[in-house]
Amino acid sequence: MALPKNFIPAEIEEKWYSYWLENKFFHSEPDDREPYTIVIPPPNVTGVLHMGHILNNTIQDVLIRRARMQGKNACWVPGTDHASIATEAKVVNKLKQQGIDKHDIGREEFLKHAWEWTHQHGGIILKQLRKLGASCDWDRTKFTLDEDLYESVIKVFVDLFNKGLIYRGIKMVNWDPVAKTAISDEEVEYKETPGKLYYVRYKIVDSDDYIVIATTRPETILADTAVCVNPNDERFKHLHGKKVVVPVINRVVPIITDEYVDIEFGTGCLKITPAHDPNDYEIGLKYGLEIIDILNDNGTLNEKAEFYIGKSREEARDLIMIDIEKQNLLEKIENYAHNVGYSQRTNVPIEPKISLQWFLKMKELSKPALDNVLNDNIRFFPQMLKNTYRHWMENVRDWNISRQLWWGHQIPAYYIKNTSEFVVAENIEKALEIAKIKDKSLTINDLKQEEDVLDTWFSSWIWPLSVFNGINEPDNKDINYYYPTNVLATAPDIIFFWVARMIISGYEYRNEKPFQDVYYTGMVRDELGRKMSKQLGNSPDPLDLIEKFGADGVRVGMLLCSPAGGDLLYKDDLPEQGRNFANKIWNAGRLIDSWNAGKIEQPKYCKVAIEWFNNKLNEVVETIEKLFETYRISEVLMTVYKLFWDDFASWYLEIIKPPYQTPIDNKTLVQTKEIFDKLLRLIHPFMPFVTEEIWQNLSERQKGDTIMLQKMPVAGKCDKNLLEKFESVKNIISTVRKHRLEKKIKNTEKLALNYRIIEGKYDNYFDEIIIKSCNLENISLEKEVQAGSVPFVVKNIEYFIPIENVANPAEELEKLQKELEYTKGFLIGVDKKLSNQRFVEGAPAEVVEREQQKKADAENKIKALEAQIENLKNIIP
RNA sequence: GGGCGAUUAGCUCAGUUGGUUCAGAGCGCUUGGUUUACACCCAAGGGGUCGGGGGUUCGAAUCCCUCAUCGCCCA
Repeated sequence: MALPKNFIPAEIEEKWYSYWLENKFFHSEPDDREPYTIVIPPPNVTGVLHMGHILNNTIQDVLIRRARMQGKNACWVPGTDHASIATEAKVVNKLKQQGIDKHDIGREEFLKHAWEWTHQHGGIILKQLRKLGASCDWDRTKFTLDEDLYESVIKVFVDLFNKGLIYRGIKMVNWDPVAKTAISDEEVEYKETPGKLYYVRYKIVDSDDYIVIATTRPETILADTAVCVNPNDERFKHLHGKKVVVPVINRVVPIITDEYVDIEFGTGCLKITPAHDPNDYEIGLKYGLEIIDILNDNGTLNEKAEFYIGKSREEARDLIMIDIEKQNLLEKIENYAHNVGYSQRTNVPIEPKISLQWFLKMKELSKPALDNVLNDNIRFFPQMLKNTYRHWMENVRDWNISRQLWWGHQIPAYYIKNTSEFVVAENIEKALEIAKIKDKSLTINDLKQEEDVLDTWFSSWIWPLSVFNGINEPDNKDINYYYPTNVLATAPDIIFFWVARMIISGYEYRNEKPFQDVYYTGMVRDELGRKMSKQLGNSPDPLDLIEKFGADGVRVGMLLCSPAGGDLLYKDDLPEQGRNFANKIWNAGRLIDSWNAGKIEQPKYCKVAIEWFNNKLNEVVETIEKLFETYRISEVLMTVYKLFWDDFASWYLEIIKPPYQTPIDNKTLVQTKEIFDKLLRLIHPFMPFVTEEIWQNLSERQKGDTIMLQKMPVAGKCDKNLLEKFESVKNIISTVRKHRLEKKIKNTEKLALNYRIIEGKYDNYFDEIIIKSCNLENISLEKEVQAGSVPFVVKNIEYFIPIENVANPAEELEKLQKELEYTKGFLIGVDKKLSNQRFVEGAPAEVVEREQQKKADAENKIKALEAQIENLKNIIP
């Protein structure tokens, strides 16, 4: 059948993906084989595929497909998380457009909307992954709010509470006034923001004097409960023990002293606002200061502020400055750029806020998680991230696990009516039982469940356990078989959010790591090195790319430039290169497909080429195996790429290609198909579609056959000596080609090649290959060199191409002399080393040996070059 | 401010415990090419004082110190 000249991915991708699905090739059940398991980093259920997902999931697919072809029972579990804040924000927004406030409809009704939204948008991303070729076990798809996973999360909460590791406490949290929830430190992004430093006068009580305080947030003046100076600051010693009047609100507060105050910064005089600044909060606790919270949950001022009630932080800031100026209390205003924390979710400045939250004690829990990474029980790739991990784990702080949201796992704490007490239990019935121990008269109606939900990470931190139902049924077949998983592939920016916490929960609930290895991918950036983001609009739509370059092309493009942990700068060139590679493979397939076997003997050049290539293949397979062990995936791909393109397509196929309109011998054809088959299998994990298509056409296949389940080639014996000799052969062929090009001799014009040897024997094993590749008449031993020959030297053999009319002896002489000069210089260097006694004594024996070999090689080459030069000189009149 | 890491060809990056002709790869670039698998191609070629300076060593891209620039994390 005639195949099209160019590979058209769109025509075959759908076909093969459906075929794989129909035949359940992706599905895994526990059996006797060795398991190889990956759990997907669950993307946001309502999200869409972006470039980071492409990279991350391509890597997982490469690993899982390879494992499958190695005969392992490969299981890649897909799924999504409920993305509490992000999803709730979207639903709130949607309702708002309909004029609905979530508080008006209540929790139950709101959740209905949220589920509707989830069903509408949910799982789109998983569908998109199929376009990429991801071989996930879709039958195992999980969602963090699935019933069993929900139950797991609640169980874990109750368990940790009962172990005394969860507590409720007042803390200063990062408050997102738009989402109206606390967010974690990790979700705060600090950005250099232009602002102003306001210098405000605070009058000293019983004095006409005043002190000046510099602040970036004058609206919080209304919540000031002290002013603080450094006790060592000479400027303010006379004020110790005095009181000042807070402007506008006219509250009288003490001047306190603490070394925390930086004498150099601002005026050296600090206003203390315990309710609205984390550091001030600490000072407030230390000195027992009053805590006045003047802000509502939405960031507007409340009645405690007394002024500007209902105004936003920003409005209040402007208004208070007007009043301060009116009262002549403004000293000056300076421009001041400072770091302001923004919510990653809603992109508004976060507000430090005193609030009652649920916390998980981390110190003790995290001990095994730290140890087992430090001792490489769990391996990180790249390794340097161990440092980052250690630093965080050693300074780990309690985890604020509550969020003031509805979309998520509602905290299973039940407050007892008319008391400040609560009980924690898996459901309200159990809670009642516990509550009844204290007070028998209680009924269900006396209990009210905590409104807050748990942080989304509190459900994904048990993901490797919960997807196999390992929390609810710790001894089930799946968890026992698949856990611990083999590798986690994720981005380094969630090393704390997620990776560390999964390791912690793994040891806590199974006393075992959740995964053997963690592969951290790089961050996908645009050509200018900027993060890809929706706001910048600098991210291409991955589905467009797949349409344009094919899934195989996109996969290759992403991987080629993605060393572990390193960022990758995305350009359209990359998938284009991938597409070109797919096309190259396609055309090699077409060429082989076009050959018809004739009844002829196998030429020697074919036999030798096959021998060479099989050795080469073995060498490369061994290299690949080593590279995979350390997740050098982009290097594996490049190695395979070169093996296919350079060695197979450019050398091997060109050598064995039968002359125009002549048949190929059957033996060579069969062996070539075997080689090609092996190459397709090596490439398959990277480019599943094109390899399946070609493999299916390579010979007769049965229904249900697939390259997906063929054996991955393993390294066999490799004759390094033969490979080395072949490199010389390539060198000879290239040199002849170069001379053809230089002398403008057509490729169709036959040449001769002569040689002389100084010492040793001439090895004619590869002569037929050289003759065919260079279009020679013959290669022969020549005692006398004809005038006008073009000379060159490979190893210690002198070669001559007799080209009488075009050769310029003077020019060739110059070239040889240059080469001689270089080789002599090189020899001097080697000699110097060898005559240095400290080197000979100090260096390892093999290093010295190598130097001696270099010396011998150089000496031989010099002899050959000198002989040629001598010869040329005789020729030149 | 504290910590971690980086700086190698025009671009993106390899370079594994210091030792091969070790200064590499891919892409790009230059030159030539209608060799019937492929122009999404073929052949050949140029290109780097390994960020600067100092040191250790027989020997340094590789180890140490220092300076500069950049990135990330934390405060």
